Amino acid sequence: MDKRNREKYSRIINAGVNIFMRKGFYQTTVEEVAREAGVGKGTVYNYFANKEALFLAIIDDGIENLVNYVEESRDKNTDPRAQLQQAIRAVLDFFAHHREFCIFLVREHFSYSHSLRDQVEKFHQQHNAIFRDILEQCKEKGLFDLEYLDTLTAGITGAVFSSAFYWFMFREEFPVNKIYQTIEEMFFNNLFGE
Amino acid sequence: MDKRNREKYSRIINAGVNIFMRKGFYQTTVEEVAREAGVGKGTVYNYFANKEALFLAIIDDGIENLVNYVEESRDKNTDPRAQLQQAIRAVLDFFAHHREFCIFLVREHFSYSHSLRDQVEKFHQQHNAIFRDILEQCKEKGLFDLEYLDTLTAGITGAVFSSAFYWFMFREEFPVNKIYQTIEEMFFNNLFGE
Amino acid sequence: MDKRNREKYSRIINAGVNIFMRKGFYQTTVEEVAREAGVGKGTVYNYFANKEALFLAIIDDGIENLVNYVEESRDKNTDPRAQLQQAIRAVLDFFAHHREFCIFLVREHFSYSHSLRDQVEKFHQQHNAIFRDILEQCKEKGLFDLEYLDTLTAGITGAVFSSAFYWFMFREEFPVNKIYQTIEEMFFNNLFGE
Amino acid sequence: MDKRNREKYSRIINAGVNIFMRKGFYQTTVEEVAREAGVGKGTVYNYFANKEALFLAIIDDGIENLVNYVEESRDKNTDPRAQLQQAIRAVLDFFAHHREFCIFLVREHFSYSHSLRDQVEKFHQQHNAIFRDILEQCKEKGLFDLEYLDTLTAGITGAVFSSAFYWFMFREEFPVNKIYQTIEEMFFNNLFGE
DNA sequence: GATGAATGAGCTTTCATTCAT
DNA sequence: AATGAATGAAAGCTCATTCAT
Repeated sequence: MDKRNREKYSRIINAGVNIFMRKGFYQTTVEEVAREAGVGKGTVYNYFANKEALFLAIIDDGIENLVNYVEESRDKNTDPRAQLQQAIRAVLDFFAHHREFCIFLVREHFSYSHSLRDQVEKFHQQHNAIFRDILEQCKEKGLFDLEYLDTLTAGITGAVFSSAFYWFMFREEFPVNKIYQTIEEMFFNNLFGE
Repeated sequence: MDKRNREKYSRIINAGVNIFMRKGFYQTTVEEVAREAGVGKGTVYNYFANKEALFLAIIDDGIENLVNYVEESRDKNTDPRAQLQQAIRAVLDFFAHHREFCIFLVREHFSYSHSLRDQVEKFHQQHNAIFRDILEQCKEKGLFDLEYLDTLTAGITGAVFSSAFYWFMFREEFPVNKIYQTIEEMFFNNLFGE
Repeated sequence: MDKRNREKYSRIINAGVNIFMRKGFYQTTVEEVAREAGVGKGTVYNYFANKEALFLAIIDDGIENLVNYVEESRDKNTDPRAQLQQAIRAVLDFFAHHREFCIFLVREHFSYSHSLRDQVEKFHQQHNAIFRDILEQCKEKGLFDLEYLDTLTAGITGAVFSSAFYWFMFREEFPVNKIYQTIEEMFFNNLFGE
Repeated sequence: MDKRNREKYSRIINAGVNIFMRKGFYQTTVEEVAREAGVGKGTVYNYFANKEALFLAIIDDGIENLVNYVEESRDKNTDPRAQLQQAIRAVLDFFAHHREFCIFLVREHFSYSHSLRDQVEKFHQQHNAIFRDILEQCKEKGLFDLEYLDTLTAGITGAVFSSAFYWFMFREEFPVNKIYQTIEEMFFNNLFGE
């Protein structure tokens, strides 16, 4: 894909995030996305096989960014507890800078099947993998002893996403520090038995 | 509404939960709900003004049940900490006995606008009201000191919903005790500073 | 049909005139007619085979009244010119006293086929028969000499109906004398070559 | 609208006249119009917002043609009596060349409300305006003295339309001259007091 | 490669009619 | 005889997708 194409591809992705985020998959029309991207309806189909492929590409794209962002900010040589703290902070940071995509993401996190399901699950897995990895390290190091790491991962993700969602929905601001502080107070010290 | 009608009304509601739960609002056709309920397509419209009204009635109905269930199992004369534990347990209990509605509920909890939004928000408020009430008592009694009770409420709800969602999605069973235990270990002792 | 039935039959007919007149055939629902008549929807079907039969019965009923009214006020022993004047006046008189049915009638006079067509045509024929009869007498007596009596009849009917329609639609009052006067001035003296 | 579009637009309008004329508004399905026009159902909606808009466009289109035709054949410098004669003849001429639209028009002239009403009324006004203008000139010049010009206009229109309708409905031919002659004999000499 | 006119499957909703009560 | 809940055929309309330009 040459530069010209890449730019148009991005414009469509961004327009998609925008509209999908506001209206969800079924309420969004391809025409609307095309209009927002400033391209013709047919052009969208030159870049994406169909509406669903566009949707999936948006999730893929965003997830890749999120996972990369979290991974990059992770220092594997450090204390796993600090790694977990850092990972949560990174997620909130990312959310703060990609507000629209993240509302979209939180929603789709609990979204419906159709074949979208697979993609959402792929996100679950990639996202959870990081946290599982950290939590396993914690467990190995005896920092805590929980049977169901998956439930814990889901719980942490749910707490983080849900808090973020709350601020996105009902507040104008998104104060990363305060949100993080609440989450930390909510379960951090506990997990690691202060 | 006489007995005959009430029975048919329930059949439609239940069919609706079933299908909406599996497919979401837009992928569900009224015809399918009618077929599942064993009634004619037109009959659905004798009981509900339109597809949306059916959807809203389902949420309404389910929320009422959930909130009642949690309220009824709550003993206001007891320690707020115990109340919170009991409330979370009640939610998980309810989930265990209304699996399909709850998947539906968790999903719509993060759902999209259209006028459905209002109904979902109504749920948010009713659900949160209980937890806010308990958490405020905790705060008043000095059990902990968190600035953002709303964030905390959202976080707890998110953790509970997300854990439940995980089990619903990826497991056959729904072991209330184990799930509860994980949640407790996740932040309970912490909140109340053991 | 006993008295009880006859009364209900009339109530339905009258309700039908009312609603059909305001909304036309396709925009009127049987339920609405039943409600207006103060009977159940099923009852309408005890008196009329279906919606169309009700419609036809209304036309039949009204036409019979109109034709009878005109016939009764006709004195066959008198001058055909006076008979024509009298007939037109009778039509306007009837219109004045059955405003709603007449708006309905004028409209259906030019209405669409479906099988209603036959009924409308039946009206055409009965209505025209009177005027044809009078006009033929005029012709026989040499009062005028027009080739196309049918066109003439249609023209007179059209002029009368259209004038009436105009007053019904755009005015509150229905001044029979003034309307008649205009019609007379429009072609009466001419026809009879004053 | 380029040539390609204009041609399709016309095909739809013509198909619409055809079907609406035979069946009326409510008995006509958009699909049928589309089929008759040789286009897809959706295409109709690319050219007209909805069924009603198509209907209105058809009336608009036809009225414009009729009014233009009558206006163009009118010589304002001539005797108003001759103008009236000419106008009536023009209407009949137009009818002769646009049989289907005119049946449609005559019917809708007496049609039912819904928002179509406004459009029909617009036609009334435009059509009547021409005749009113002529009749006023006649009155000013003392050619006759009738109080209710509106009733007269309605009467003339009714007579013309009704005569035409009669021939359209019950005869194969449409002999403009004979019809005109009957109308003239019906009231022309009379109006202008021979 | 970019476009948007054309398309028809598929949806929601209405309502005449039936029939068990 | 009177009723109105139940029904499903049928219609208007949308929109993902195709394809000729």
